[in-house]
Amino acid sequence: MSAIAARAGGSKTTLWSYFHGKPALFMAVAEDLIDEYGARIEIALVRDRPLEEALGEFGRHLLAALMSEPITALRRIVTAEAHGIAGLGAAFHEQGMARGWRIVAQYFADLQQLGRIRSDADCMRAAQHFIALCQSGCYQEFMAKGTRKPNAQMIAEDVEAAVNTFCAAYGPN
Amino acid sequence: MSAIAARAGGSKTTLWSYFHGKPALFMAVAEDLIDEYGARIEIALVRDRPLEEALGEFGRHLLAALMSEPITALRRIVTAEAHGIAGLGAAFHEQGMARGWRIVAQYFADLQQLGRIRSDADCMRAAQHFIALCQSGCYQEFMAKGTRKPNAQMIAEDVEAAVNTFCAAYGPN
DNA sequence: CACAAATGATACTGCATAGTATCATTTGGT
DNA sequence: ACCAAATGATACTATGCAGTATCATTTGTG
Repeated sequence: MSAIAARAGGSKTTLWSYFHGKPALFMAVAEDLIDEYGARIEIALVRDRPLEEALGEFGRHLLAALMSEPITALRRIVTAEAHGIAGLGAAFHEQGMARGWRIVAQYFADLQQLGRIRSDADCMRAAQHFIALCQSGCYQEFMAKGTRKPNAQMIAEDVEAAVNTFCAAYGPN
Repeated sequence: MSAIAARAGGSKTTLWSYFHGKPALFMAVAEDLIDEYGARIEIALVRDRPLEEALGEFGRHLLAALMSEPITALRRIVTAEAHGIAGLGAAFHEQGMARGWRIVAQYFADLQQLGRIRSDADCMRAAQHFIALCQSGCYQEFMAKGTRKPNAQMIAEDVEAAVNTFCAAYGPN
């Protein structure tokens, strides 16, 4: 807290007058981050292009956001302190991940009406599958080893593979 | 360290004589865990049954292992301290996750010879995809929120959906 | 200006815990 | 039985850091 106040150019007194304790400060920061990056991802799903292109665009933005410094740091703490800070894990899940699922699921539902997605598909499940496929490659190594952010080339390859697998499984019968 | 020595029924002196410092002790514990659970998963891939059954069996064992208390705790620490404890993240990735990928990739390569998997598939990529699909549902919520382990029913549903998606995408043309 | 409220600077307390040091006790081999 | 090595018990040091307390300074408003 001392270091934070110093970095912010203020004093512990003022910091404390705004946030009652470290968990409260952390939750506020986390919710801001989740909101900002959630919105950033939301607008990345363009609806006026072919499925492959739209998913590719979305996937690349998603991975860029997930591997950004702030979200990476947040995720490390969320994973570690899921028990320690009350409500943090839930906020990350509900306002973060589940939000992304809903966005994509709604997009799939719309496409389903148009017959571009298998009529028997569970759209929420499909959304979870696509997002998981995007994170199946270099993202895993990045998170586990804490190495530097993979380059755009590797990200694009992972997303392309994810899009291919997804379309093969969920594309029109 | 004091608490660990006490729980182990020994003294700090002896504990120190075996492991020079907390990071060393932690690495030893982590490597043991990774080995044990890695082996457990390795034998879960039976090769004398149809693809759907074998993948289902493997997926359920995988999720059970990933959501076991020890591996969950380890993963939380790995994710948090990827920078802090040198070599921990790499060990988890190489001897843990990548090992699982290789096991499944080899299995797919064998099936590919028999024409049960698309001939143009990248087997390592396919393995990453299948494993990611298995972790796309309740596992995500479990890790983020730190709630209790999902019941066998939910796990089975996630794995079944993963198997279906996988087979639709990677099954023979 | 005057006064109150907000902000700042900083010292202090309390707690957790890794690592060290010291001395006592047990164990195993000869 | 004897000695050396391993193990045990425990006190001590040092550090990091959240949270509190105290007093000084600035800022906004009638």
